Amino acid sequence: MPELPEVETMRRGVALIAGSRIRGVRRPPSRLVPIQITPRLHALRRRVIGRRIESVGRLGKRIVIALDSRDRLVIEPRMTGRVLLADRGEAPDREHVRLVFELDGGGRRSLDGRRLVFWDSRGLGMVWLLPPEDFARRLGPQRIGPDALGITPDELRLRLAPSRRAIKVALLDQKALAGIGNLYASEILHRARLHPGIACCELRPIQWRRLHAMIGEVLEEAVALQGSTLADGTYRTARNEAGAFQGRHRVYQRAGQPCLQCRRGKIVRLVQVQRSTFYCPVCQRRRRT
DNA sequence: CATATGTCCTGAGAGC
DNA sequence: TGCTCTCAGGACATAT
Repeated sequence: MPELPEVETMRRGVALIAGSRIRGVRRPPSRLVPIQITPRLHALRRRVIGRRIESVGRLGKRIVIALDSRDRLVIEPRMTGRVLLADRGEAPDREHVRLVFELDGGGRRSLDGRRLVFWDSRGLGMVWLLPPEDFARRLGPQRIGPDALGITPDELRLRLAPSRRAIKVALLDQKALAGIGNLYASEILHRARLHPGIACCELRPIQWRRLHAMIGEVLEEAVALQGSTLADGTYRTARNEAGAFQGRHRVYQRAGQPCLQCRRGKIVRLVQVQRSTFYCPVCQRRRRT
């Protein structure tokens, strides 16, 4: 499930397409239900072919490709989407390829013929082409909070502290802060020694500071290790490699196993808002410290 | 307004 | 072995 570290890794892997022009857009034949493309493919083609890619950015868990038309191409991998870069002649797994952008090198001959590939096994992902007004409306600051990597301690507290929701649930709210998903929420709370069920409004200043520090620590480490590739193998980098942060997981999908921190607690799986949370009942007591 | 729940989708794994 | 069932969780629409 691509969260901030995985999306940032994919972004870095395709960042060199900045400067290229889009030469074609293809949707390979597939028996799968097509992913949602807005606008439809023929209109998308009309608006992107011949356009130059200005930059490849990230907004929370989305990749944002800015074009010289001022439109932005937004790719949402959601659960199982991958953003891959294929060299000329290289054929990525045909099976779940949903959309292909054919690129030139923007004057760099060695880059001609590259393709930006959107792969998605489950098909919940989306691709949007948004003019500036639509981008601002759909993905502006009132819809997407500040990036979890780089949020200030004050901002974190300001945005979450009034809520009566459990801290784990609030961390997943992309309007509050952007980029954290189910996996990293558990890992962050474990390192911050906070019980996932504590209401935000009950956290004390020292706990907010710890939480802020661990958001940065976990996400930075995960980006450095190119994200987490779980046993299902779904996530891959843009170059189709596995990430390595799964080796550093302390709680996620470790229910019943001993806590790697205290060695006494057994990791517990808890369900919150229909999603699994993992925590150590010894390290992450409900009681305030 | 804040918070909770249902929905989409496919592949893996469990159970028989 | 092969079938059926459940589950995984991104973001958003709808309900409370």
